[in-house]
Amino acid sequence: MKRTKIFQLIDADAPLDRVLAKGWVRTRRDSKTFSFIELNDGSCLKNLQVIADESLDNYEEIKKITTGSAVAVTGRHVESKGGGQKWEVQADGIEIIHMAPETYPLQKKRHTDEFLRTIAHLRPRTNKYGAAFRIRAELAYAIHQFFRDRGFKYIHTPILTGSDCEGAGELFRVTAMDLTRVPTVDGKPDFDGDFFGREANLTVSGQLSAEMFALALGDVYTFGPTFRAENSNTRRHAAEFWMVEPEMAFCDLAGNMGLGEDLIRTVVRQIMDNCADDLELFAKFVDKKLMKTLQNTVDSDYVRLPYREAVAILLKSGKKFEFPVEFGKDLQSEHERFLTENHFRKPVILHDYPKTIKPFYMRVNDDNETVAAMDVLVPSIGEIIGGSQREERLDVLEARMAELSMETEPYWWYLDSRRYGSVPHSGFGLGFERLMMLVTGISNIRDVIPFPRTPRNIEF
RNA sequence: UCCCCAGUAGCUCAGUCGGCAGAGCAGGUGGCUGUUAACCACCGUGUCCGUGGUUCGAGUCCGCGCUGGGGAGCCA
Repeated sequence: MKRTKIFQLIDADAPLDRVLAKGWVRTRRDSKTFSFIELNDGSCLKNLQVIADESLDNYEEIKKITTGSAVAVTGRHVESKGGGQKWEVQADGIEIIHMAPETYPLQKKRHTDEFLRTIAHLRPRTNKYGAAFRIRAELAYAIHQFFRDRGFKYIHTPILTGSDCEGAGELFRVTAMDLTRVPTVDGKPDFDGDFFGREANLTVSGQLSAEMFALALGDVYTFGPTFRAENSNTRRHAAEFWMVEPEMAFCDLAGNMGLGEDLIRTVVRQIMDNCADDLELFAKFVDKKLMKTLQNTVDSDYVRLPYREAVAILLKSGKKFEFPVEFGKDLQSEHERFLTENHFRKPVILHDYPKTIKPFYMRVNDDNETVAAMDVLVPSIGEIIGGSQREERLDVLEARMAELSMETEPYWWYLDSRRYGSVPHSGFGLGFERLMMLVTGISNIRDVIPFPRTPRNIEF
C-alpha cells in the first residue's frame, strides 16, 4: 500500500478507507483495552491519532512504544469518536520500524530554546521548530515566486571569491594549503602556490556579480549563503546566513524602495495565506502580538524618511538617548527602534544617508553630501534590508574610490561595466533569517536557521 | 570585543542569614479512564560549571576561567 502523508489524513473531507501512515510517535496514552498513539510525520503541525486495539497481535510491544519511536500504521481512516480531532486511524497493523530508547532527549513538555540549540539535530522534531522550518521552506518559495512573477532572473553568484575587498565585514579565508607549512614572502603568506594562485575568501555579498548580470539581463536576483567572520554576538547576527539580493537596471532609488516594500508585503501575505496552522503556533506561544505585527506589515504604507529628517525627528523627540544624534553619524539601534517602534509604529525606509558612513558603490546625490542609500527598518528586528542606487558614472565612482584610498586595479571588471553601456541601476540585500524572525516572531536568529554558525559554534 | 545576568537531577526550576541537596516533569512499577501536555499511587536520580581562596563549616561569600543568555558595536 502507498503511504499517505499525515496532512492529507487530517485535511480529508471524507473518510479515506484503508490507509498506510508512517511517522514518529509523539506520545502514547493507554486505555484498558487499547492505546492512543499521536503520530507525526513532519508534513504538518498536527498529529494523527491512531487507535491501537488489544486485538493487534503485537499489542504487548505496542504498549512499550516510546516517544520518538518510528512506526508504520495501517488501518481504517474514520471519523473520531473523541473530541479534539476530526479523523483518526483505527489500526489493524502497527509495524515498529525503530524503538527509541528512553534516553530520547525530547519530552512531552516545553523545552527552552537554549537547550534545544544543544540538540539542533533533533529540534526539528518539535512542534515549534517543525513549524519554523516548514515556514522557512514556504518563505523561500515565496521569494522565488515573487521575482519570477516580475520577470527577474535568478543568478547563482560565486561562493568563493578572489577579492578581499567586497566592502562589508571580515572575511573567512579559503585555502588548500597545509597550514602547518605556509610559505611566506616578506613575512606574509604566499598564496602563489595555493589552489587559486591568490588569496581566496568566502563571499560576503553577491552584489558586485549581480550588478554585472543586471546590466545584461535587466532584472536579476541572487538567493544564497553569505559569510561574515565578524565577532558578532547578538540575536540578530550569524556567521553564515542567507541573503536575497535583487539588482535592477534602469531603476532609481524610489523604484528600489518600492520593490523592497512590495517584496516584504507579498511574501508575508503568502505565509499568512499558506501556513495558517504553523503561524498560529507562533502567535499562541512565541509572540502574542504576531498576527497584529504581520497585519501591520501587510497593510501599512512604509514610511519614506530621508536621513536628514530622521535626525530632526530624533532631536525634536525630547527623548534621552544613550548616544547623541548628530548629522553625519550613523543612527544607533536605539534611534532606529524609536523611529519604527515608537514614532511611526510601522516599517520605515530611511534613505539618502551621508556619504561618509556608506560604501563606495552608492550613488552620490547632487548635494555631494549624501548618497542614494536606503535601509528598511522593521519593529523589534531593525534593519532587514540595506540597499542603494549604484554609482553608474565612471568618473564619480573612481573619485569615490580614491577618496576612500581604495585600489582600483582589482575592480577592473566592475569598472568596465561603467565603461560600456553604463546605466542607472539599483539593488538591495534582504536578510532571509531576519525576514524569518519577522514572520515567526522568533527572537533569536539561531532558531530560524537549521544549524546556526556563530562565533565558537560550528557543532552539527 | 565591551557591559550586565545566569550555570543545582535527563529537562524546567526552588534552595531563607553560610549549618545534612529539594519540587514538578521525564523514566520505572501498578491502577484507572474515548484519551488528547491524560489522571492516581509508589520507586530511583546529583563532579551544585571548573579552579583557587575565606571559614569550624561554602550550592550560598570572594578571585580567576569556561559555557550560555540579554544589551552595545559591526551589519543582512
